[in-house]
Amino acid sequence: MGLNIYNSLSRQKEEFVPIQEGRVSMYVCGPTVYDYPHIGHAKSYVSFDIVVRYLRYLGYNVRYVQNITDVGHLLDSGEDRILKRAEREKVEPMELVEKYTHAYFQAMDALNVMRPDISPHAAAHIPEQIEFVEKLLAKGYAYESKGSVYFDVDKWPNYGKLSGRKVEDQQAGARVDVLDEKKNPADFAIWKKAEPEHIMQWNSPWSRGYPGWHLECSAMSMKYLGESLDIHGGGMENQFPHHECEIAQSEALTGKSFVKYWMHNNMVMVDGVKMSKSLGNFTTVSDALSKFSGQQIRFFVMQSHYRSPVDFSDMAITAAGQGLERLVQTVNNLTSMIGQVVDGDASDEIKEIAAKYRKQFEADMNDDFNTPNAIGTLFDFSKEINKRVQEGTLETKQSLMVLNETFRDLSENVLGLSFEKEESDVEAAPFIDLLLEIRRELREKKEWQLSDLIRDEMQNRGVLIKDGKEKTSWSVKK
RNA sequence: GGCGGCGUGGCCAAGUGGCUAAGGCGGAGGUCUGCAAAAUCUCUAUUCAUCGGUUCGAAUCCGAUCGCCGCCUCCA
Repeated sequence: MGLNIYNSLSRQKEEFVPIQEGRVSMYVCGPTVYDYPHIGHAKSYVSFDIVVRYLRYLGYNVRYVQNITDVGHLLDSGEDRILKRAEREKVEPMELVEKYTHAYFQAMDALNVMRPDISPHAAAHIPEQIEFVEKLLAKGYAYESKGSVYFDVDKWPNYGKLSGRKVEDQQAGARVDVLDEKKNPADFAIWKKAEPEHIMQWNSPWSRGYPGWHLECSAMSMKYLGESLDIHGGGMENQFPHHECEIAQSEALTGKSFVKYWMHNNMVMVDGVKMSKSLGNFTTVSDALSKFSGQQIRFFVMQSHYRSPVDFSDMAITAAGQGLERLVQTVNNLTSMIGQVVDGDASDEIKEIAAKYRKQFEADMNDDFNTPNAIGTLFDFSKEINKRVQEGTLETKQSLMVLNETFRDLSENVLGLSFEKEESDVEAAPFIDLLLEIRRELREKKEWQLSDLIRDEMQNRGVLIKDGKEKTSWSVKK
C-alpha cells in the first residue's frame, strides 16, 4: 500500500499521486512574525516537518516553501498586526519582523524542524502581488472600489468548495464590520488602500497601499512551485477564509486546479480551549524549552495525530518525555554493546526483524502520517531489541548494526528525533570514565557509601549510571 | 443561525464493520543488582458519553439525547 493522505477538499483519504512523478511541490502557510512562536506553532510545523521528512524518506524530490507573513495581516480593528506591535515596541516594522523571524527559526531549530527550501517574505513580493491583482481585474474577477481592489465572490461559483460553506448562510459582519465599498460582504480584499498613518505602503495602479493577506500565499506559491501544487498545508482555522480565498483567486487567475491535496492540522488546546494569541493562554516555545527539551516537545506533538486536537499541559509533556527515554535507552543499549561483540554477518533472523518493523512503521505512516501508531511500532521494536540485548543473543557486530541503523533511520530521519550525544557530553566522557573507574575500585572494596555518593552526585548532574553484570555503563539524561 | 469535528482505562492516545480494544505515562508484583537505576516479565477497559436501530456480527454504520470544541473574513 502506498501513501494515503486525508484531503480536506474531498474529506477523505486519497492515495498520494504527485502531479509530476518523483517530485512533490509543497506549500505551508508560515507564521505572521509579530510575536514569539508558541506551542500551537510547534504542533503545526512539526506536523508538516514530518510530512516533508517522510516524503523524502520515500524518495520524493520535495520542494518545500513556507512563507513569512510580514505585511497585510490585519486585526479586527483593521490595524496591521505588524505595525501595531512595532508601534508598541517602538521599533521599525522591519526591525520587528527581523526579530520575530529569528525567534521563529530559533524555536524551530530547537524542535529539529528542517528549514523550508524557500522562506519567502510577503513584503519582498509586492510586484508579484500587484501583477496578480492586475490579471484578476483584467479577467473580470475583481473590481476596484475607492482605491482598494476586491475579489468578486459572485463571479466565482465554486467559492466555498473547500470549507463546505455557502456565502448566503454566513452571518455578514459577525465579527468584523462590513465595508460599504464592497459589492458583497463576502468579497475579500486583494489590495487595500493605505490610511496615511499606515507606514507599510507601496505604489500601485489603484492607490498607495498594501496587498490583502490572502494574496501572498497564492502569489508566492505560484512563483516558486507553479500554478498547480501537490500539497498545501496550514492550520485548520485557516481553512476558511484564508485557504478558500487562495483557491478562488488562484483558480480564477489560471483556470487550473490550484492544489491537489489540502492538509489541515488541528489545534493545541489548553484546558479544553484553543491556545491562541488572542486568548492569551499560550506558552511560547522558548518558555517550554526552559523546562523541557525540544525533542520532548516534538515527541509530545507526534504522540497525537496531526488532525486531532491535543491538550497541552506540563504533565502531558512530562509523560511523553518518560516514554521518549525508553527509546533513547534502546539506542544507548545498542551502541554500548557494539564494542563488545565479535565481527560477523548479521543473522537472517535479525534482518527479518528489522525489515518487519520497518514495514510496519511504513504502513503506519502511509495511513495519513499516523505518527501515534508509528511511535507504537517503535516501542514494540524497542522492546524486541532490549530483550535481545539483555538475553545476550545478539552475537555479532553486524547484527547490532542492522538493528541500530533501522531503528535510528526511522526515529531520526523520519520522525526527526535525535540520539546524538551533545558535544559537551563527548568532551566530558573521559572524566566520567575516570570517575567510574574509581567507583569500581570502591565497590570492589565494598565501600558502598562513597560509591553511592559518586553515583547520586553524577545523577544530579544528569549522568545516569547503570551497573550491569559485567560492567557499568552510563548515559546522559536530558 | 450556518458549516465542521470530538466524547475510548487513573491520565495521554491509536483503532471507523469481524482474530483476545495498539502503544505510552502512572500504579502493583516478580527477575537482575550490594542497594538502586535502567532493562525485562506479569497484572492494571467483558467495554468504547447515553438510549434506540441496522446487521450473523458495531467503539466503528444510522437516528435521537447529553456534554465539549473549532470556523463563519484576526490566529499554526
